[in-house]
Amino acid sequence: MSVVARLRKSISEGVYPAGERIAELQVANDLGVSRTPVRLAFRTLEQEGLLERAGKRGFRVRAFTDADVLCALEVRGVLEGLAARRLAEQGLSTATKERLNACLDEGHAVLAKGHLTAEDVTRWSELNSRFHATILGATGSQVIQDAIQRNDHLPFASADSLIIDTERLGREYRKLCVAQVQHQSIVQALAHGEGARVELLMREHAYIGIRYDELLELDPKPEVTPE
Amino acid sequence: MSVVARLRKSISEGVYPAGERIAELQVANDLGVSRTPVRLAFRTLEQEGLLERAGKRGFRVRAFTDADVLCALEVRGVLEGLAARRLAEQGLSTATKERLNACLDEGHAVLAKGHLTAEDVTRWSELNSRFHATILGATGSQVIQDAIQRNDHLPFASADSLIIDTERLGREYRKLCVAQVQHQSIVQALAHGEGARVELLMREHAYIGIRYDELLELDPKPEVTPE
DNA sequence: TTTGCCAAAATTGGATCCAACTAAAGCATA
DNA sequence: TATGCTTTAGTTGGATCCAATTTTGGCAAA
Repeated sequence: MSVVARLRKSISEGVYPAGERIAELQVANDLGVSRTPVRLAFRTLEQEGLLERAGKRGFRVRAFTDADVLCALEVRGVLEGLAARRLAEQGLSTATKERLNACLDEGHAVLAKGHLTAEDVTRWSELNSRFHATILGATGSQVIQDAIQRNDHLPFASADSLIIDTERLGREYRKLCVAQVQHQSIVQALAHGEGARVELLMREHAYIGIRYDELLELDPKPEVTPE
Repeated sequence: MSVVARLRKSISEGVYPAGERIAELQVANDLGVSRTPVRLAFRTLEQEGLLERAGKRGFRVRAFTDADVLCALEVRGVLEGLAARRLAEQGLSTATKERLNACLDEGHAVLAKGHLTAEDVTRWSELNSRFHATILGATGSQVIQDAIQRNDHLPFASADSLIIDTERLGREYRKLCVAQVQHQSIVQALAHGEGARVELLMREHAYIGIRYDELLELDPKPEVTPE
């Protein structure tokens, strides 16, 4: 694994505390490399938003608030919505449609038996990634993909970071059922060239990881707390 | 000026041809520095999207098509639309409202005499930057700002890169009049907390630099060429 | 003349070295 | 004892050095 990837992982795991300064030599020792690749990695991670300049010299680990996480999700939503709308307007190739349908079929298969296993979770994660990557890839221009990928490096902003709570597979199952319907709606809208509809669907779909938990709870009564 | 900034400028000026490989040593000599700062800059510019990896080793200058430019503009549109909607929903502070109104007043002053001078162009450019920066800054979270700033490094994606054609100041004047009305609409919508409206206005406003030229021409009859 | 292989040059990635700047610790003086 | 200055340790940015890989050029053979 590259130095950038390892450092990204360390940061997301909290090895280097958020808001604190991060020293080149320390990281170099931790990763067993010299300062050069670390310095290069710092610049990459700065642009990704995981690090920020600490005055004139050096960097510090970026601290993210809950508001930032929500913001990152909304950014993903509008960008993926844009990509989906463009795809609907330019028309869906049969190859793309088949790939998307394959994702839908596999999603159906995963959810068919009425409950979730740990294995199902990883399987869903993979098909979900494929689904979103297919839409982004079919859009043509690399520009939107780049913007989304940069945003995805922020914690919880990625489409993959959907399931965390393996304790409550019941709630997660209901969430994935909703996600499956959303995926189906998106493919339907794409196939009919309904650009405006697919954009709104995609934007709503972005909230699945953060706003649907409290909706789908059963044991604790679903409560909508006003802010 | 920093190495990154100078290199960014050189690339946008076409010193290093698009699509071609860019060599560290060459750039280092051109800028009169050693390879180290150049290598650091390459990583930054890679994330900004101006460079891309050339296989396993090295980078090449990214080539942008017209479709890419349009895409970058649309990305700016949805992101700035998101920012404006959030601002409308969270409410506009009086300080922010005053700053925006100051921009509107100055815009009015620039356009009052009925035609444009070269000085007016720079003055508009500045107030336009202030206008957009004010909205982004008031949104709170840094995440959207980051996403927009990264996108802005792409050619023509920035809100500043509005006016190029100083030969036809007549057309540009009409364009700025439209932009001024759009700015006014945006402030109005923000002030009334009209989130959905301001989002759409902002998204349309993003097209001012690319789609309004052919609309506002007078001497050559306005023609809408189907693609 | 063309094709394939080998060698040499160039280029990149990583490590080390040096200078400048920052921060901290200790000492001296009021 | 507290405050301020000086010295010293640490950290970062830039330059140079080294090794490995890629590319280019030339030579030989078919």
